[in-house]
This record gives sequence, structure tokens and C-alpha cells, in this order.
Amino acid sequence: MSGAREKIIQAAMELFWLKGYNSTSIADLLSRTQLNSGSLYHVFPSKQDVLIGVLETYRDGIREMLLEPSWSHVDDPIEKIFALLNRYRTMIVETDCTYGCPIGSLALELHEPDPRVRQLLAENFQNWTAAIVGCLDAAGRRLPRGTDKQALAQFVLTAMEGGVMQARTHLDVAYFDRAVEQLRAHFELLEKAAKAPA
Amino acid sequence: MSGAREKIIQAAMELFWLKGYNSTSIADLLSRTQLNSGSLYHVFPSKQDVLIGVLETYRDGIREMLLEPSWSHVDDPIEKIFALLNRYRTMIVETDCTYGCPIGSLALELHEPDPRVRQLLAENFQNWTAAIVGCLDAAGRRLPRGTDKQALAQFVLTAMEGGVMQARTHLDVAYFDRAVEQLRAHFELLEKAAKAPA
DNA sequence: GTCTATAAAAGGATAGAC
DNA sequence: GTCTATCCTTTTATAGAC
Repeated sequence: MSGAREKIIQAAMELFWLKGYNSTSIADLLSRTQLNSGSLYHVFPSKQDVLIGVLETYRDGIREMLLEPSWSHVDDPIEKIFALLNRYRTMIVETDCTYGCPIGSLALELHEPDPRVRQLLAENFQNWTAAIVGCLDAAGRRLPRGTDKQALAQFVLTAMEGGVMQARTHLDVAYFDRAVEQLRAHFELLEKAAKAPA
Repeated sequence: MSGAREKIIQAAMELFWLKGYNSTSIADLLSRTQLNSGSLYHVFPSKQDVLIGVLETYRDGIREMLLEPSWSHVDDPIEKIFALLNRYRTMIVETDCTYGCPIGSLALELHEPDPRVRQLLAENFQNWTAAIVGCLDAAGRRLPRGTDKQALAQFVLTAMEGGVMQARTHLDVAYFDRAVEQLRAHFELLEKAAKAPA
């Protein structure tokens, strides 16, 4: 039984998020976990293998770590979308606007990723937008017929990532809020269009 | 006269964009410019000073490097917005979907930036959205009265950054195209709403 | 599986001659 | 302003005992 693996993944999730992948050293991971290099390299042959483990953990834990906490008190499918965005808002505020989406930041930091790494980043985005597509499906006729739900779900992710990026850069959550506000307006125009077809 | 400065800035703009800031070494810059370390450190006391020079160059060159090339054959103010986005599309395609916005990538890569660096990133975004606000102003009554043009311009940047991030991650420009398509739909709904007020 | 010690390389930066 | 040589630290990773 190797609690070492879990310790390292936990520490790496936090440090990659706080400092980025390149700026997190193996020594940082050892220091935080109180492990020795022998233990780490016994479980993860290279630093990149730690990254892969982290991305797999995010991918497999999206429901438990992200969706369920966001939706515990929300039933309306469209409000679920905005509840998810609100969870990001909370994280932005709690980090004094230094928050970055762990996946999005890695997606831009890693410039020549190993194919497995790139694939895992894509799977993370895919799972995120799939959850939104589920909400859009549940919204049924509140959206116009023929709405491209996949594209709209990707647009929700786009708004989140763009909003996070700007809030972080300007150190002002209002930039995130305005992105959500614009997305909200987009949804309201869609719901209006669904009621009164041309 | 120190052509060294320009050489280094040029090389750094390209390498920071291709590899990121942390993954670009001083040795990389020296190798590409065929300069010696003495010359570089004479002009830039530290690597971060190179970064600052790069960000100032982007900031001061947005018109010449980005806007004018995008708008040379476009007059309609709203089409200017989509012409700018189309320029990003071209860069995505030309780089086989590995393109990342130089500013956005740095904004997420640098986790504890020096205040001057963070400020320069913000000024770059600010200049970008200011250009969009100019288009929105020129569009006049095609947009509903009371439209928050600053917020809408930030949303255009949001769509670009989010679209770029996803196209890069999935290695598929269609993700960018769908983000632009959704933004286009948003603008069309706005123009429609401007014609037929409630 | 975990320990300590250390290799081997790359990184940012400096010194002092020219 | 530019040259060469080099210092010092950090970094990833390995070796071999336990």
C-alpha cells in the first residue's frame, strides 16, 4: 500500500495550480509531502508522470470535486450552468483574484506537450462541456430548436476561461462578472427567441 | 547605437510565444541572436527586464502589428471586430493549432508576477478591448441603447482567448470557429434587439 | 518501498579584459 | 559595448544500502 502516490498527487495538484508546472520542482513536492526522492521516483518515473496523474485525477473527479459541490442546491438546468460559474467566482474571490483554472493554465503553459498530456487536457475540457450539454438537454424547449448545444456548451467554457484570465490579469473579479453577465444576456436572448420564433 | 536591444526583443517575442517564458533560457536568446551574455546583460539587467521589454513592445505596437493588418480592407465597424478575430484564426491555422495568444499565455503562465509585469499584461488587454470599444462606438445605433460597450468588448476578448485555448488543446480550429460563431449570434441578437425595442 | 548521497546538466547572473 | 570564462544555485534523476 502506497499512500505516497496519493500524497504526491495531492501536493502536485495544489502546487501546479499555485505555481504552475515548470515552476514546481521535485524538491517542492518532496518538501510538501515529507517524502524522499526515492519514494517519489519509485511511484512516478519522471515529473511528467506526476503531471499525467494529476490530469487523470482532475478528469476522473470532476463530478465529485466540481459539479456536485456546485449543484447541491440547484435544480433548474440553466441555473446549474450559472451555479457552476459562480463556483469559479468564489474561488477567484478566495484567492484575491489570483485564481487560474488548473486545466486552462496548464493548457497554455505547456507548449510542446507529450501527446498523452495533450489528450488528457482535451478530455478534461470534454468532460466539462459534456456536463454543460447535459444541462442544455435538460433545458429542453427553453432554447430555440436547432440550437447547437455542443457549441453553446463550449461557449460557456470559453466565457469561464476568458473571464478567469481577465480577472486574474486585472486583479478584479468584476472582469469575470461582466463575462458571466454577457453570457447571461446571451442565454436570455436565446430563451426569448425560443418563445417567439420568427 | 545598440541593435542588440532590438535583436533580443525580437528573439524574446518569438521564443516566449513559442516556448513560454520559463522554458526560454538566456542561452536560447543568446543562441538565436548570436550575441554574448555580456551584451544581453548590458542592456537587460535580468531576464525579467527582457519580459518587460517584450510586453512594452506588444503594448506600443498593437496598432501596427495587429489592428492595421487586420483592418486594411474592412470598413464596417462590426466586421472589423470579426476581421480581428479572423486574424487570430489565420495564426491558429498557420501554426497547426498550436497558436497561443502571447499575452494570454503569459497571463496564465506567470503566477506571481512582479507588479510591473502584471500591470503591463493588463495594459495589453486594455488596449485590445479599447480598440473594440472604438468599433462598438462606431456601430452607433445598431446596438441597443444602454449597451455596456466596455463589457461587450471584454466579452469579445473573452471569446477570443477561450476559443484560442480550446483550439490549441483539441488541436482543432473548429473550436475557435464555434466560439466566434456564438459571438456572431450574440451580435446578431443584439442588432435585432436594437431594431425592435421592447 | 524507503533511505541518503550524489551525479550530471542547465539555469541565471557576474567579473574583468578589451 | 562586447568578449570569454566562470561562479553558484537549482533541477531532474540515479545509485546502492537498508
